[in-house]
Amino acid sequence: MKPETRKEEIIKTAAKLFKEKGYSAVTMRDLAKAMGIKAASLYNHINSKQDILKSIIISIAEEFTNGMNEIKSSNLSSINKLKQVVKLHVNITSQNTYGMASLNNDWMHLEDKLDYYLELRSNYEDQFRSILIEGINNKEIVDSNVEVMLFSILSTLRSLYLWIPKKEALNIDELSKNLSQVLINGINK
Amino acid sequence: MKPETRKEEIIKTAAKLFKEKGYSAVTMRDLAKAMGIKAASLYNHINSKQDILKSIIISIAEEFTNGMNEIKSSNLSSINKLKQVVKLHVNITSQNTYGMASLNNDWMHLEDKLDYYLELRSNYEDQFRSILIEGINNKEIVDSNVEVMLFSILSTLRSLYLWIPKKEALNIDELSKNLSQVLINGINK
DNA sequence: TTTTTAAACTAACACTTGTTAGTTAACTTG
DNA sequence: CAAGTTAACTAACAAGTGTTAGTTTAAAAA
Repeated sequence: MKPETRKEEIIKTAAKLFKEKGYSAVTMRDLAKAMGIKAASLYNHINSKQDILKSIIISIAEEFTNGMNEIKSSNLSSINKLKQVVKLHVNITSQNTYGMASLNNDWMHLEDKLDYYLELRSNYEDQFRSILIEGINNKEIVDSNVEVMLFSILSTLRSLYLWIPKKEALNIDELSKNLSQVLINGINK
Repeated sequence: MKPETRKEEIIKTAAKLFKEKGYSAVTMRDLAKAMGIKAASLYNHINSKQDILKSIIISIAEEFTNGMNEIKSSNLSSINKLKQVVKLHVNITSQNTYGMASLNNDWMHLEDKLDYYLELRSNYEDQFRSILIEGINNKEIVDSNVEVMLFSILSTLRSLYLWIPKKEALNIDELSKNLSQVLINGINK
């Protein structure tokens, strides 16, 4: 479809390297080599190493924010909202496994965008929590420790980037369904 | 109790810094400053930066291996074995939240100990999986996708280091119980 | 054809990195 | 007290860091 710009290529390659070794361990010379050019040439397309990280993380974080807002403002049942959240994570992650690694592990190197990122993340968690509480109040969800439920589900969803790439011939819809099943109904018979 | 050696102090401080910024972003001068000494002085106690990382990660990985071996060789029901695994993670993590961060995020910088670590991890996952399969075979556990169950539970347990520190006045036993409840029985009413 | 643009290059910079060598001062042990 | 040990220090180095300046080349636009 749309022919990728050189800048987008660089950011994508960077995300791949960041996933393998982490932001700090990847040098501009590593990135240049992966692109088949010299380090200085990168600066014809990007402003700084920092900027690359920002591009990667902030765009994904905003995707999550937008997705969550949509789900929150729907009039689905609480359980179905949760299923939509699972789908949101599976979709974003399967389209950007490299970027999700940076989001999870390298957000602390964001510098001037750090506060913005932390705010997005905090808001996201608040909205997630409120879905659970709503579900408890209308008897859809069992009334046990909300924080444990929240972080249990969220941890799994945030780790998706680690094992989605391993599943070849992955069916996104099936994965979402399986995950919802396990996260919502547990594994007990 | 036992008065910590200088070396142990350094490793502990390093683990703390590694959790905050990641192994690669922490310099020996950062570590020295946190210890209140000069960088060169660190080398009276440790061999290299690499060595510190090894100490942190390998010791924890072996703790997990030993714990899992014990659980596997017990004659508990499958569900009770899982509950013991949850306890194992909560115990180790609550005693070493900093080290768990390195284990999760910086294992790829292990160099010569990398293969050994990967073997331990792979064996651990195999044993975890076999508990689930055993449980399915004897009708304790619902017969759905084993990999999804495995990674869903494991992701949560591996992320414990991120939020155990936030819970002040944390009751370890209660957390284990709550977690087992959510992971095994789900949240559906 | 001339001009502009995109994208690479070489060379260099100022700074930071992990680490070593050699020294010094204060305790502990014989 | 003498000898050894522990744990700090200063000074330095060789390699690697992100980044800038200025230049070249080939394709696209005028």
